[in-house]
Amino acid sequence: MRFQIQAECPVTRARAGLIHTDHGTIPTPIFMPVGTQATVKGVSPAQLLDEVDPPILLSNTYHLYLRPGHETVRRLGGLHKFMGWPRAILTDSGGFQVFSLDSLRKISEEGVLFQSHLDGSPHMFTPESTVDVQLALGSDICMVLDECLGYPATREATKVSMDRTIRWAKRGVQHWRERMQSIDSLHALFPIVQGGMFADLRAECVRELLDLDAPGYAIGGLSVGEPRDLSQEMTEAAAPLLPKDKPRYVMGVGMPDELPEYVSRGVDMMDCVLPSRNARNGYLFTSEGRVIIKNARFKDDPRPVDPACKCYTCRTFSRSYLRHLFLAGEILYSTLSTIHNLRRYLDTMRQMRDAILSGTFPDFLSTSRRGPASADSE
RNA sequence: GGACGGGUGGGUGAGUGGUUAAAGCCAACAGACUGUAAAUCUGUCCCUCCUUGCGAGGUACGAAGGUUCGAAUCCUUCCCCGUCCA
Repeated sequence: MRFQIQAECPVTRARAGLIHTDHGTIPTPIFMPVGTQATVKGVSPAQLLDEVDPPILLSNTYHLYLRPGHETVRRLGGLHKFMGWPRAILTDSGGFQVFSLDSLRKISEEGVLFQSHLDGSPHMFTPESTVDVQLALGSDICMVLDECLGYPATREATKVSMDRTIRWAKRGVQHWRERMQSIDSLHALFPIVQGGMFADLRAECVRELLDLDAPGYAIGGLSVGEPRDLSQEMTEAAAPLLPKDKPRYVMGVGMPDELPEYVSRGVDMMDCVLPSRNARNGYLFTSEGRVIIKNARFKDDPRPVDPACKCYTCRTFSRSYLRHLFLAGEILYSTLSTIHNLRRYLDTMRQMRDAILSGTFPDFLSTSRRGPASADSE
């Protein structure tokens, strides 16, 4: 995997670049839609390509390992072929499930023992095994197993957790290097910076991980319940210390108005469940702020979800129709709303990239900070 | 005409003498969601008032009357609805 910087903002830390993978080139900064179970819920790859056009998707090691099983995916020709996605795929290691399924796992030095949320069976995840699973899936960008710590956490607990994550990263990267000697395709591996909400621990974690000379680095452990400002602060504490010539990936963020904040702090990659999940739950992101489609005031609203959006949903349907589909519980609602929300995220990223390339990112940032055109946001 | 069964808050539908302004579900209204155990979850959902509180009044279980300290629940009459028999 090769990362190439094309332009840097003279005022902020924002940069535009290209990540070259076996499954295409990824223009950065980029937002990656989440397809946990080898599908972006509600949307086909064809719809995704036509209407959202993301160069890369996220998928998940824990979920695909349990079902259908990574060996099944491997036998079926790898994840790209299995799910019909020709472009790049990044797989999360299962580190987030350490957080989200905390009642179903036990952590030890060796790794994480999960009790399957599907049938209760025990499964040991180690830094080495998660690399193997991701290589079996054929992931373009693999993530090292980490411990995503919840909020709040004491400094002591955070330090213990972070040190273990660092040791796991070293094991994971070493195993990955060994495995890659006999594999001729490209499969990057990113370690993940932890350190909770302590800036000095974040910095310490970065220093430890730099020795690994990995192809890229992620900042994890954010969006776990902490105040919004803290997520930015922690990014601020870690991002500038990461290698300039490698992609930086902040995991699991954020709201639309936060995307420029991360980019301005030198972040190249982001992913989040918000656009897809909120779409399904009736929360649409627009250039004029949020639209909660079930609200009675949209009952007879003939306007598109977002008049400024060019996606299929906005080109074709009224808010009234979308509201009807939502209230009727129709499957099509999820498809149309997800297409729109993802398009909005991806368009925002493309606008930022253009702004960085043309040297106008500071303007973009200050416009963004003034909020959406309508006061309807929140 | 006769025999049963039944009428409960916007809809369904529990409740068959007192923690019942009345379960649950649905609808309606509002909110949440951040490396997805989520097509999920939460709140409100008779009216009025305020010192907004597991607050105070007022109405309410087809209608009217009655029994009782107390009735959606028991009794009487009436009005509707359903099924069956003539």
